[in-house]
Parts: sequence; C-alpha cells; structure tokens
Amino acid sequence: MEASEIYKCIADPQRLRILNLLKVGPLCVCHMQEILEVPQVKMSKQLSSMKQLGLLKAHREGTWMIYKLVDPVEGLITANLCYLREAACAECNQLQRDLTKREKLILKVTKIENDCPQEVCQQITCC
Amino acid sequence: MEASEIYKCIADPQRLRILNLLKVGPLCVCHMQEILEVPQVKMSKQLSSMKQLGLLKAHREGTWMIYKLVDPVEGLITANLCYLREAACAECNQLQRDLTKREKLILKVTKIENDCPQEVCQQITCC
DNA sequence: ACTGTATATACTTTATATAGTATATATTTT
DNA sequence: AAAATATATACTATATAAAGTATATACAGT
Repeated sequence: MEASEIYKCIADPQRLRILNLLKVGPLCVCHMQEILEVPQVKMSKQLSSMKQLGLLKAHREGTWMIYKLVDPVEGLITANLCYLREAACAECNQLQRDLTKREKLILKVTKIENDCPQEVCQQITCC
Repeated sequence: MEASEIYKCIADPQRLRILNLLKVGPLCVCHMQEILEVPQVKMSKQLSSMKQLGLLKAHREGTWMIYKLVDPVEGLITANLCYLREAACAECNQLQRDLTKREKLILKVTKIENDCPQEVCQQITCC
C-alpha cells in the first residue's frame, strides 16, 4: 500500500477516528456510528472504502458487521496514531474522548442480553 | 495547524518530496524543479499552497526565491519523514534518491560562479 | 530602456471526493 | 411469510482539488 493512500485516508478526521477506535479492538458498525455520531450511510461508505484500500476487514455476526484492522496493522497508521495520542491538539483530544466513549458503550451493551457481539464485548479496555 | 491539513498536504507525493528536501536545508524553486522534474507552474503552486498553510516561508535573493521549512518544523511532518526514511517502500526510495540528487546538484552549482544562492550552497550535506 | 531569467498569478478545464436521498440486501424475530 | 434491525449500494448533486495555458511581476545584466 502506498503511503500517499494512507495519508489520504487519515486526512479525513472521521476516518482517522475510526482507525483509532479499531486499533483498540473490533467494533460493529452501529457502535461506531453511535460513538462518532454520524449518519449510517456515511459510516458505511467510509468503512467500505477503507476495506477496499486493504486497511480493514469485516465479517458478519447475525445482523451485525464486525470490522477490525487488518493484521499486521500498517506501520504508518500505528506510528501516526501513537504520535497523535501523545500530542496536544484538538484532534488528539477527540481521539481520546472517542476511546472513553467506546469503553462506556461496551460496558453498557455488555449488560444487555444480545445487544453486543461476543467479539466486541470481550475487548473492554482500551490502550 | 490541524493534523488533517498536514495529512492532506503530504498525501500528495510531490509535496511530500518537497518537504523531504527542505528538511535538509533551504532550496530555491528552480533547483527543486530540477530535482523533482516538474513543470514550473506546478512547483510554484504547490510551494505557495504550503506557504499559505504555514509550513514554509520564503525570501528573495536576486531573482531566486529561497524556500525553507518554518521553524520549528511541525512535529507531525518530522515524525512522518523519519518513519518513511526508515521504511522500505517505493516512495521511501524516491525520497532517498531525491536527497542524493540534491547533493549532487548543489555540488555542481556551487562550482559555477553566481549559479547558486549563498544560503543554499552552504548546506551541502544531507541527513 | 531592453533582454533574459526566475517566479507567481489568473483563468479555464478536468478530475476526484463528499454528501444526501432513496432503495436494496441479509439476517433475525414473530 | 411478514416485520424489524443492521448494513450496503446506486444514483444524484455538490464541493474541492489538480492540471494546463497564458500572462504578469520582479530583478539582473547589457
């Protein structure tokens, strides 16, 4: 994969936020939607573009689609997420808030029977 | 400066190559043109867009315009250039070749009287 | 003043990406 | 099989960026 393609991908704050979330563990579309507060179409399109690019893969679990980062994660992605988590900027705070929101959400849905795919619930903690 | 703006900037291979060159030292437009082998208009437009973004600054020396990175260099830029110089990819080789080409060019023009601005000639070695 | 060199800008065309709306598919539940 | 939920796709509209051509500016040397 070309570096320029990766940069083009993470040049969109929304897509960067998605990668940041998935770096911690797999998530289904509806949960990402809830965390990022974006319309379903937008989320779906961004996910499929990143999948096509080769950054993500997905599988179905019931009606849910679970997305995760392709393994091994692109070094350039990792390097940038690490950098941004350390840095002090508006976007970095957003990334941090997303991770907190993710943790809360998973804790919540884990309590409700059949409201969270196995694979997601197992991964509660972040970084 | 927002991270997304920086990513959008370096998502263009040409602009990334310019930053890679300037990281080593200031250069005038015509030399960058020669190294990257791009039309004058394109070079000029890319430089001015990066200047407007706040990544570069320029000053005149005779008919030459000397461009350099704003000091301090954006951490995100530095981090990515460092990463790419270490990595093994087509783009990384290109960046390396550009630096070699730069060194040769400077050595050449330094010999010819009045064919290189002072500031550029003083900075022969790279990394 | 005139010519040449280096660089920038304006304007037009063309390509690319994003957003929105509506509709389709896959699966589970009833 | 009908309804509900989660997700994806097609199509259209709109915005953004890139490329190309021509022209302008700024300075240096004659």
